[in-house]
Amino acid sequence: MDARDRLIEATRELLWDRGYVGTSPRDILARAGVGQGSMYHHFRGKADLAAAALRRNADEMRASGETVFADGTGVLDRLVAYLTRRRPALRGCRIGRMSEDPDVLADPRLRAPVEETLGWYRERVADLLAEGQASGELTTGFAPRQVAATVVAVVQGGYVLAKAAQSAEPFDDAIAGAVALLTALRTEEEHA
Amino acid sequence: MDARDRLIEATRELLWDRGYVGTSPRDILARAGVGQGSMYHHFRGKADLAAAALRRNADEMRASGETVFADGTGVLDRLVAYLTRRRPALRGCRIGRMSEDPDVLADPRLRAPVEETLGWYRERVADLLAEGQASGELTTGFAPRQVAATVVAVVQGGYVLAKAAQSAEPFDDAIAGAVALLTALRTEEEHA
DNA sequence: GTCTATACAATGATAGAC
DNA sequence: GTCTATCATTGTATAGAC
Repeated sequence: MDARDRLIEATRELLWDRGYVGTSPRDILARAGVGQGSMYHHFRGKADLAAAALRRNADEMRASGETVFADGTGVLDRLVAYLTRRRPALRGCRIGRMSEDPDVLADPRLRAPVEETLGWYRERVADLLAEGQASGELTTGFAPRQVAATVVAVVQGGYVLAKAAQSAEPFDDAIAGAVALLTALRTEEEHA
Repeated sequence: MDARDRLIEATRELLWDRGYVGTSPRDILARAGVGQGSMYHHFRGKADLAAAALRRNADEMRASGETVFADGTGVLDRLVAYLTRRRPALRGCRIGRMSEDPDVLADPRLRAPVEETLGWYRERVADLLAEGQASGELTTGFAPRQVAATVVAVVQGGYVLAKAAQSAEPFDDAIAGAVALLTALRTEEEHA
């Protein structure tokens, strides 16, 4: 792994744990094990490096979503697979965490990966729900876009609860509750 | 409003918008319109002042919860009232926001108000759901504690989505979706 | 490309005048 | 109680050697 890559990886870890304002170039250099010259050679500054790190986070998270939402089983099964995927409850979401950082929101280069990724997840879940309604697997008594936002919000909010409690339990509860609520959307025929 | 109070109020606003690491004593003094001597007379330092501010946030949020969860109508009506309460989607939750700040989580005096408040909301919602099951208003096919975590998580996660999108729409969607999902928990008799 | 040295503002706190 | 120095440390960036 070359210096540029080490810098990006170190930044990804620090952004995850401490956010953008909480992460200093000094911290990044120490963790990456490179000098300042290296960083300012490859990047224009902290924001530029953070943008590269967030772009990588977005790519990774998107790829992971593509996998879990892929065809193969019923719609509800895929949604449950998404919800119950193993997650680091106490560490939170690499992308979602950034929305709490005003400096990130203020910089279009930093906000774009965040907005795009969460927007994509909402859309993707909405598509799945609509597909389930069309196929008769799910009831038609709800708006896919709304419930999709609910589903994605549960995951993000679950992290908040887990961090506040310093325990994974509220996260697991929130996910389990969401699964129970979604399961209730099955049509009667499918119950059989 | 005396200097001490002005300091607390200024801190509450800054913590809300910029978090703990993003808020400096300098910012606080400027907004409160007092000098440094005043702050270090009334408080031992930044952490002590922040603790006072978060305590006030917790008290306020708890009181607001007591009101909306109070008796008077059906359980579902109260839950919907809680979910659809007018909220500043783009600004987020004064308490929930703090869970993303590692320095807050690391300091017991700062974390306590956050943990207590969100824990109290989860418990309160769980009690309501159990009450609804006991009275026959809600189905018994779910675990109150789990769905309660889901409900509270939707609000917290809705803020994340709204900030990421810089739009209240995903927040409103998440809430509306949650209302739709909860409404499906009504027993058949109640539908009439 | 990477390092060290340097610069300069901001952070968080202390000391002492009034 | 409040104000104005003052201070050590950190944050972010630049300059120039190698």
